Amino acid sequence: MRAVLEDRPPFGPWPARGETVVIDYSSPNIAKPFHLGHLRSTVIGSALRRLYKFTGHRVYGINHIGDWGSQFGKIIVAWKEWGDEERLAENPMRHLFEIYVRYQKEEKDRPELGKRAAEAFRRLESGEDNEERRIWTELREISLRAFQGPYRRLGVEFEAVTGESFYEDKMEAAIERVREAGIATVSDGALVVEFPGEGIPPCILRKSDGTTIYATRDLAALFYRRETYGFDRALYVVGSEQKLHFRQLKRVLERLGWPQAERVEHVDFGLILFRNEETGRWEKGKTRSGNAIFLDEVLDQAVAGIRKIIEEKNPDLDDKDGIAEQIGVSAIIFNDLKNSRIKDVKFDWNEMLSFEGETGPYVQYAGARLASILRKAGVEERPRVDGISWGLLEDAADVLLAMSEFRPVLEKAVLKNEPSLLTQFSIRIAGSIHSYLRDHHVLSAEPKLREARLALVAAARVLLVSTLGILGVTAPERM
RNA sequence: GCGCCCGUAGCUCAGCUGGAUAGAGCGUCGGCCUUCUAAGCCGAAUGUCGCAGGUUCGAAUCCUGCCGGGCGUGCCA
Repeated sequence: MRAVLEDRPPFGPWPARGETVVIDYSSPNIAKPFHLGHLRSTVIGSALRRLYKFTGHRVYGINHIGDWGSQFGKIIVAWKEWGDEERLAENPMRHLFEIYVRYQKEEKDRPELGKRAAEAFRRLESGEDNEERRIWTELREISLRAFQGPYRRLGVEFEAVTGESFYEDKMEAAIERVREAGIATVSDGALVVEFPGEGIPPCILRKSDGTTIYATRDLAALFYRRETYGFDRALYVVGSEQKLHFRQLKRVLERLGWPQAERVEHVDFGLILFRNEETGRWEKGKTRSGNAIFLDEVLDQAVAGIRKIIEEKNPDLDDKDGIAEQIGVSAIIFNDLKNSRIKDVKFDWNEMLSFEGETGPYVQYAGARLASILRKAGVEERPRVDGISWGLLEDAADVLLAMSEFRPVLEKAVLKNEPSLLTQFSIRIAGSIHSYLRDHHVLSAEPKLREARLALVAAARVLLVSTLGILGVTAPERM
């Protein structure tokens, strides 16, 4: 408790350990909507970024925006066919999504669209200053600006935003490197690295039409990042469905004899599923009407639900809208980080909107109660620890035991790249302090006891705030 | 077909570097607001740990096979 209140490790920031980690997360694709599916990488990645920083690593969070690739040929064609400047300005994500969906639909009946799209990407990748590039530039910039909204709400930050297009002029060198190593072969007109006898399909570096593919860009990005950041470890926070891709990438690096190959890790995670009310089954990220669910709308709904609860539980609260925003957004983040990342997130609105039990609001509520006690006692956030009779806190064994788990929990979370360990830890702290407060009154206790209990309350609050802080969850003083 | 992942209470999960009566939340049932926020707390009921073998003094945990579900499987990302 002394260490907690004095902000010393392991409870305060850990000493630097001289290891540099680059974490690739969020990486939305501007050709596709920023929907709920992007939430996981964003939220897990930024939690890991803060976790690594807290534990003394040098961290570079990188947003590898999906702003390149043959799909942009499709987007360009879709834009030429159905693009509307006004609608784009109004709601860029929505409009780009609509024309993209329309493209997908119409391509089935109009095969010429596919040819035009391939040609459009070829022209884009030619490097010429042509119409394709102008459209791409405009759509890219508008999208990047639109991403700032969700990022601000979620409190997500990056050290670098370098899209795939950033590697446009670095891919040839990457391909050359693989060629020189003598591990590339030509197969069906494509340049590939094969893995004979390993049971995994070859990694394609250049398609038969001469254009590049995501593996090429990931490879170029890895070389660039090694040179730029000198990383010791590189984490990719990307869904499990891309496991094969990262395995191939890693195998290419190993065959190149790249020293850091070992420490390129795919931090994978499960899907977001919704309950199909008719079948009762969990299904992929679509509403009943078949629309993708936009992140902003989910956040808005959560905030609205919280706003209602505040109105009934605490109508006199100041800044109800601001608090509702904090709690609502946190509830979504917390829900995403609650279970092992490998598990699918089952998104159940009824459960989400009740905010009871092991949820974000539960932990925040504990924090608010603690803040309230400290406020009423008139002590500062971190009271002095001198002269406190620690022995009087024997009855707080559960809380103290939970607190002592902080270091091992952080260590395990780093080892396994598993933010859910912190989420579970915050629930344990909240639960134990909730229970303790029921039978152990603080303000009305004898002076010595009161002082000791206040220190406990303050320490629990500090620990809750820093744990939630790593997770990206706020800890309002009132709610 | 092949590869990877998952399978623990009605639901959602934790536990799985093997160790004593398998834990939590939701839901159900029953309690607690004239002292610090009831978004809380306390109690009760609920499990052949998918199935079958094996290793072990001891298996939810390790190994093998099978079943069920998911994801992936050469020019999308």
